[in-house]
Amino acid sequence: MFADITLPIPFDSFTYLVPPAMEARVMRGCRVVVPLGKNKIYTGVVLNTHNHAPQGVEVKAIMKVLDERPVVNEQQFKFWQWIANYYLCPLGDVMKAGLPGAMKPTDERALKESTRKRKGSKATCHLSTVNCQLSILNPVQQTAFNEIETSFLDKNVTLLHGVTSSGKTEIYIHLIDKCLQQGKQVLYLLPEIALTTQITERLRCYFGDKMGVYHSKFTDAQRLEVYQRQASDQPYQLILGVRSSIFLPFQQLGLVIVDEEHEQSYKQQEPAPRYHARNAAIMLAQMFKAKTLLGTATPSFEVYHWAHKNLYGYVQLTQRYRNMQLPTIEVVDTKEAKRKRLMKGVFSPRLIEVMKTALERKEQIILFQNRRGFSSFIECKTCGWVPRCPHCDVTLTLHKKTSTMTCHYCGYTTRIPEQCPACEEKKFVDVGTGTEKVEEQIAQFFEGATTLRMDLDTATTRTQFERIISDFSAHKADILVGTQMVTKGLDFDHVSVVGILDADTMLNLPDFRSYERTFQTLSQVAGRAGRNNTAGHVILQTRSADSDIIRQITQNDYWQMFYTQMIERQLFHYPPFVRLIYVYLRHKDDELLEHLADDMGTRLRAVFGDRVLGPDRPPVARIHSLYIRKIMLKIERRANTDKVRQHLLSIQQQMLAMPIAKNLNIYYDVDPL
DNA sequence: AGCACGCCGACT
DNA sequence: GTCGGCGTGCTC
Repeated sequence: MFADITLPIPFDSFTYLVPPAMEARVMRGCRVVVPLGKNKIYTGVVLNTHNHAPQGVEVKAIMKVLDERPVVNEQQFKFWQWIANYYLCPLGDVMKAGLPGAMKPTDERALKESTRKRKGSKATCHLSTVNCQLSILNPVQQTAFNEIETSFLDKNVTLLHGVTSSGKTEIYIHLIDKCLQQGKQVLYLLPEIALTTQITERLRCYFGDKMGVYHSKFTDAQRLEVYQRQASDQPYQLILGVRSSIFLPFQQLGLVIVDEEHEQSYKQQEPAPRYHARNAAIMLAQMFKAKTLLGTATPSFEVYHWAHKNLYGYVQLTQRYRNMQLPTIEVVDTKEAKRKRLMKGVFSPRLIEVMKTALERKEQIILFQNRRGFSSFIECKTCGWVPRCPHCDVTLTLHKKTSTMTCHYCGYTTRIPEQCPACEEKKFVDVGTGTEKVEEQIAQFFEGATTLRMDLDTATTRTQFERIISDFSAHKADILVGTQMVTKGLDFDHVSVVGILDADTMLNLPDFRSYERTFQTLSQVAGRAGRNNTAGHVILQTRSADSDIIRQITQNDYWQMFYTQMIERQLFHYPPFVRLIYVYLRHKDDELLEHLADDMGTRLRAVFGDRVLGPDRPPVARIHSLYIRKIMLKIERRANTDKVRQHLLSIQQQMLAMPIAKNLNIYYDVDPL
């Protein structure tokens, strides 16, 4: 007897011999320990058993069976396969993402693991009374709740479009409650950064130990516990989790909530599987005939489009909690201020004025600058030499606090040079502005004001992130300066002013989504202003003050912006009108890569015609010492995805079969962001 | 993805 | 004379 085993490496499966003594125990969904290569040991999952000996390879035998019962159920297998097919990656990559680390040891520990019998769940009491029953929907929320229920009668997916602090969470809680009462499970997805203690405690208060939390920052043991509990006959009824929680075993899923649906972090970029947790969750729900609710204040165009086309239901919440006013957004033209030499560093006179007034009133301020570090890069004043990353095709970002320069792609870090290696002069100028420089300029122009900084450098861990938030909430600082991080659904009570220091860098990115993103980010950051009866004041500094997009942002005119962009996207064939697939080729030899990419482009064109664009050098054309080419495919929405996949994989095989392409690395990004 | 095998520089 | 650098080849 043989068994096909999927392992946590980028292949679909390997075939192993099942020793006669194990035949009864090797079944689909059970984990086994197998040898691989010279002396590696992996934990894999049995896909199926058969009696076809593989040809041309020496078959190795399974060393141990770890489970008496399957730990991966049929629904999960179906879901894994869907991910592998849709996102064009080997099943092993999905398995790697789908099982918690503790369930797939890759060394001798796997052999030491004792055979798991019954999935032992701790006999916790599931009848604990809910202790915050304080919760009644206001009339507006009640209407939205009813509309969602009605929409679920004939729609599987519904978009809840609700402005910041319109009370979406309250509505979720009531929907969850109702679903649990029907004996069904709920999956509540949040972006990594938004899954804070705040929201966990709020839900814990309603659902007690019916709720399990699944977070990537948890220890292996904690995640294992949740997984095993879900596979047991006493699973959590509610899972509050980040994107990877879509891989947990469910038995009676009735509702999936994807909060902050527009968040880009739902799309896993690296490593494979490059899946979009929101879209995968919709598929997961469909497999259970469950409903999906997508919540956000700034819908992604894709989701809004489907709602507009009536494929998704649509429910709107336009009123803020306790009738709080949306902040007013004031545009400040920095081009003008710069020309008149009125700028003090990154601050326009108007922003300084507004900030000073707020500080005098002991109100708090958030400053948004979408770049970390001190400056974008430094430049030799004499010869113009710029330090670059030796592995990636980018400039190094200056971090003044640590006297280092860092590559934001690979993390390469080096000290600031004493003198220019090109001309030996010792004078450098820094170009561009990052959060660190903003922090320094605050000290310079706002004497006595205390500052907290929140970006990838100061908030590396969740604890640090929450520390900054709680410190700022407790008014331990007057000003919070940060990157995108400051926009992530944080509620502060004393923030009266939000300053967007430079809206242009985001708008000018070479990306068909840059307007959509800028609108989302700026609306989100603007929503941080004005809580607790204080009318918020947002100052938006820009060099293109009279552009349409800036006007749409200030007037919060989502529809107009959506409409304008949709016309363009339809005209130029971009999502949601087509499905994008990026084919990436990587090689350490740039010249050879150029040739191979052209070759693959030709082969793709032979099948897909003018749906193929490129190959092109991506904006960052070298990362980790590998050169990169990108080929773009624009596939019609109605196209058969299986056929597309087969064509792509067959062309990939043709490419990799060429001796010259032996070190070529090909991978795909389906529905890229 | 890892990890072993393999061929060239600075050390006892 | 060896230790070890990471290039590249393979995994049932």
